[in-house]
Amino acid sequence: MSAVEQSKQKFIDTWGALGSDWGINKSVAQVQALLLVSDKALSTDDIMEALKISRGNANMSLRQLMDYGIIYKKVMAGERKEFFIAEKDVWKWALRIAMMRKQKEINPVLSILKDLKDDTRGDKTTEGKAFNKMVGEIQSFTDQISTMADKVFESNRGELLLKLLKVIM
Amino acid sequence: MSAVEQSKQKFIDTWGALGSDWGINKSVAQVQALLLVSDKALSTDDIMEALKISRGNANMSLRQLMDYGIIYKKVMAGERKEFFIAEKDVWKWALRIAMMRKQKEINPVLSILKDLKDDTRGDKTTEGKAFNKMVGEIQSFTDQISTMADKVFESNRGELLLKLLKVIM
DNA sequence: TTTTATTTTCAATAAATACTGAAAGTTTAA
DNA sequence: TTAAACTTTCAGTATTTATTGAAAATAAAA
Repeated sequence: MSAVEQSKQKFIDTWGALGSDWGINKSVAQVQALLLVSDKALSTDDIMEALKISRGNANMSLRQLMDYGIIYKKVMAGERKEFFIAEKDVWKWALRIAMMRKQKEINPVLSILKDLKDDTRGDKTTEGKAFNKMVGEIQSFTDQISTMADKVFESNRGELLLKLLKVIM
Repeated sequence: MSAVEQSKQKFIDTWGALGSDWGINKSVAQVQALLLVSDKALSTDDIMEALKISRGNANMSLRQLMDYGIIYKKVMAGERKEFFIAEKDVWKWALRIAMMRKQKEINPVLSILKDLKDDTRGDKTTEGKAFNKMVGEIQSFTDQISTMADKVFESNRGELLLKLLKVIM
């Protein structure tokens, strides 16, 4: 294995471990990493072989990355198989993963918090009022962060904005 | 169980599930939630009973929340036991959890990426140069986000800043 | 159509993670 | 110093999550 190949392997392993820490399936993270370090489009069989994972796992990982929108299918002339390439723009990954996780994981929680706040709105006990207030503060915080994130990412001016922040803060 | 108690229980369950999704142990998230909705300081035994968890689990969850700095010990007059209360400021949670996870999970990865970049610096192949560039872009992105987050949180002007962003973007 | 290539699904299994509970360790009080 | 109250540790067990692989489904070619 060449020096660069060893580095690539280490990147794949590291990326997989980071994903695990953050609730992203290790294989999913590794497939993304493999496609990122690969200079050509890879088929499911290529991925199975490179990462030593099953067809089912490879298929499900690719599907999830497609859902996130951070890998793409590439049609290869004269090939029946599907081939995949990775989105290279780090800002795009961040936006798409953040949006997807917000939609799947944060929004349902916010919906429940809203219900809990509504349910305790009329409560006149100290206990009820304190709970209502606390839930409201979580909602407010989440709304604000969410709005900021949307603006930073959607503007496609993330890097510019960060420089601005360094100046004004 | 009163209406407010039911709402509190639902909050605890929801918070635990959200934690799981994001790689935070369910019990840890639930203990934080329980302390948040509790109007008085709780002992380990109180927590064991309320959440139906073992002493070992309660102890380890409390320790982790103390490490994060999002719960505090409260000395109760005439009591030998330790009692705990939750930090109520949502911005403080976010800062402390983010800082802790950055230190424990992100920094080691950044260190490895730095090594990988160094290792491939001299590589003149197209393959090596592309890999070196990609790793550099991940590092650059992470540094920028990290710098921004530090500034937003450390300034304690998070909410003000978010309002400003809404205006300028 | 029929055959062959390829993708998808999902029940069974493996692996990783979380939790328990009792024993060891520590602190405070008698 | 001994005993009681309390906290911490960790080997064993339970639970959850991830992975496999073979069968079913789908799509393209013969």
